[in-house]
Amino acid sequence: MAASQVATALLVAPQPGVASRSEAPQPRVHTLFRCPTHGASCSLHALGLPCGAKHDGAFAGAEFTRKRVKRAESLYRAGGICDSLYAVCNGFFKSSVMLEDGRGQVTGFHMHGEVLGMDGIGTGSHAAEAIALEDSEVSIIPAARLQEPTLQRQLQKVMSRELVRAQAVMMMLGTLRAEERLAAFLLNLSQRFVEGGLSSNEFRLRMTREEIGSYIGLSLETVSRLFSRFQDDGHIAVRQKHVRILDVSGLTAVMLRIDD
Amino acid sequence: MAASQVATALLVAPQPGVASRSEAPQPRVHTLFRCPTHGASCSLHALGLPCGAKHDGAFAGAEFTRKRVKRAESLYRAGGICDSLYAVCNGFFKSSVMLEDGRGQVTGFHMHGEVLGMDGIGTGSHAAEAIALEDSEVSIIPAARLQEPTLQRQLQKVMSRELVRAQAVMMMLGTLRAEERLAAFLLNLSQRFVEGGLSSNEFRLRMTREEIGSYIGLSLETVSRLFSRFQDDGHIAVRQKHVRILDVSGLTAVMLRIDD
DNA sequence: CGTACCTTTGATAGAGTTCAAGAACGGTGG
DNA sequence: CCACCGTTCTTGAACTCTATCAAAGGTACG
Repeated sequence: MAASQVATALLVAPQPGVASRSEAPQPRVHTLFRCPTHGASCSLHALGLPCGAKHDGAFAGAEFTRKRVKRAESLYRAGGICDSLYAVCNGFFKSSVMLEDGRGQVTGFHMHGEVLGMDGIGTGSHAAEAIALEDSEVSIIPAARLQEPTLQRQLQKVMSRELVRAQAVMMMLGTLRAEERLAAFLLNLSQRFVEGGLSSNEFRLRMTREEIGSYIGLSLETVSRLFSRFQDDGHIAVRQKHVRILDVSGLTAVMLRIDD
Repeated sequence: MAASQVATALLVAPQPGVASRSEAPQPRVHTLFRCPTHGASCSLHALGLPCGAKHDGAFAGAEFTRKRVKRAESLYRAGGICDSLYAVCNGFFKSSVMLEDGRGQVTGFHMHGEVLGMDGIGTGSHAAEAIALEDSEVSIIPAARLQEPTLQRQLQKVMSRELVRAQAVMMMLGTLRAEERLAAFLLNLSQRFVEGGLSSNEFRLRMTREEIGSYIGLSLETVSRLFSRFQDDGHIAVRQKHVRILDVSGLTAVMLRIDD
């Protein structure tokens, strides 16, 4: 449902004359970035996914040993040796980086089917740390096995998609305003929850306002205020960690500065 | 010279009790992110590099056909098919992404030895566009060849390092203040110019104030004002595009909020 | 069942944007 | 070689968005 519905709801007329864009005269879909492989349903992917595993689904196979990680425990730490990657089987993680002076930033949230730890491949040790936001389980992918042709091909795609996500986050942090950032964040999260097969447009946030704020570059107070405003405007229903998206196209309009 | 000098200049006492950090009782180096493979000289890498090619140096080999790209021309466009990667032989590129509504953001600057186009591997088409900021030359790495074991291993590392860079940019955009961002940007750029074997602490910016601002999430006016302030403070000497870093540790102090 | 954490909301202040205008630069053609 | 043009850069002034400070509920977990 969500896929085609979202796609349909967001169809708009093509924009005239932006020289450096594609020239195909097709109706344009409102997305932060188009996902050619998966079309409009993937519209918001770019903002929060390494959607590779989900689509290609090899990492999550039963051939790997699993590991349980309890809430608030770390899967790996910044500076720690990277001897394997991890595919999230169930649960929820955040990853974050930290400055010398103690300032830190959440760089991603990760759920079922997504791959963690790829920042450690290049140097052999992790730049970020990954922490479980609820009791979780991961598949361990030993670094040694990353040389296997099948896995290598998979990994190439997953990492590439992760790069696309990173670009979208840069765009969000560098260009969007506060309300646009939260709208984009919520739409993306909703999208991913749906694809994870979990819920529809109603879900429980696994992270705090502060963690959301860190990820999208806002203070926790601003995030809280925006939740309230979105509720007043009828876009969502919130009570603490429970969120329900009431008006996807409204949120999309907020994200893209379309006044209605 | 630069490597050890920078490393030495920036040595500081280890910080007490940050629980989630590494436990080794070594003196700490002032860096946004440590690069375990290349040590302190790589301190600022994370902010602007896919330093893979430079270190592993296989992509830049003469075995690939080359292509010239004139200033202001694009190497590839957003949405365009990704049938190859590109290693910069000489010249300078920017890559950027764009929103439906026309808002865009520079997501990276790329010079000698760095690899472009990896965002297209996952989906088969590019999310970003790459534009030459001066007459440049690249090696073309056909997508087909990315399955070769040697290249695949290289690519894994390069992409991973690019992910680390992306994390650093997120940190910069989400957490640092204006002056801290520009300081980080300048230090990183200087570092990369030095490593590219080009100049010492004096170089010519290839990009405009607007492009810098877009990359670090500031308006062009703010960038210009900060250049002036850094000059007044004796950290740099600027005249238009010519920049000379006079006080690396001063800039580093600005970046890390160390008051002196 | 109490305590620590999380969330909400208000008031204030500050950093950075926006608008505006002039100056400096670099490339082009006479 | 010089003059001209468009682009880029600098600087000022006013404004706006968001952070910060503060204080009061609410929740959840031990």
